[in-house]
Amino acid sequence: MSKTYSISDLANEFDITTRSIRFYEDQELLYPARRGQTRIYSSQDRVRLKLTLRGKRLGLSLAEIRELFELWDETRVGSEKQLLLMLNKISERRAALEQQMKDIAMMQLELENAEIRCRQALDELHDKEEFDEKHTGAPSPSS
Amino acid sequence: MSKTYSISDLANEFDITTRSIRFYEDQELLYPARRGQTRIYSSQDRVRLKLTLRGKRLGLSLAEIRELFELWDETRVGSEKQLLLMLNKISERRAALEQQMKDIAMMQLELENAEIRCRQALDELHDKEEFDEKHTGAPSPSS
DNA sequence: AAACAAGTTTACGTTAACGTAAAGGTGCTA
DNA sequence: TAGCACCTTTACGTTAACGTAAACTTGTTT
Repeated sequence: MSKTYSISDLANEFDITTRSIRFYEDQELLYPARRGQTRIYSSQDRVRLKLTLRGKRLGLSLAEIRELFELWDETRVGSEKQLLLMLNKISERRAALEQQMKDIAMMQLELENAEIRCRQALDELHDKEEFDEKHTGAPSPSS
Repeated sequence: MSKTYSISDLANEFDITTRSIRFYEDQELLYPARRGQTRIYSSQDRVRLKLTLRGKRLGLSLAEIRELFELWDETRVGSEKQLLLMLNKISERRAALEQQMKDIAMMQLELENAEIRCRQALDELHDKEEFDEKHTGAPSPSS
């Protein structure tokens, strides 16, 4: 028997609510087994959840994530049509990721710039303070 | 006089609706000038819009984007407190971007893998076809 | 002058992704 | 057996980010 998880195990591990996990099941992203009424998650289910959350961080909707899962599942018994469809989706996703990479790079440059300007402004504030002290014998009003 | 834009100029350029642009103004992300009733956007406004859309692609909410804009504006006349607050926000954003970079890298690896598996599956389908043709003298039913 | 394009405000509608009770089952343990 | 802790379903509420429609002004083309 391989490892299993309760719903709150997963909720704790990934820092989300059980409500979310049940909601993801409702949206057909997860298909946990049951013992009686209680849900039991396999490590497969755990991987799905992990992928789901990663997808979300990248801005995918739950519907899109589900579509990817479905395509991937169908690919295992896939006809040529299914396989080509999957390859299309893959290349779409790749293009989106490339755009995101560019966005992130841009953002990082701008943040870097912003940080430099902040530090300069801080330095100038402190220079001014020293100047004030020398000439008045007291710290500047800003402190 | 530097260049200005109408609302539909920007809507067309960035492929969004005028409704969205007005909504962003409502959320205090943009402050276009007016000629009579009509909005007139400066190239500054255009930059703001561009940054807004980039932020959205990275998963920021409009409220978060606005907060960053405000902080950045205040930074120009900033007290030490404001500057330090800005530096904090910057480092938060940077951390988030790093996480996203990791997510993207992971995703790319998985997509790469998926693509390879798809292509293999396709190859196997085609091998099978050739085999069928050799032994039946006719193309396989799948074509 | 009439029509047409592009702009405006106001306001209600919609979708996604949960939050938040309410009401109840199951199994341990003090 | 009473009380927890944890699980369940059902269902209504909420927020963000617009969509969509109505009713109106303003400028310009025929």
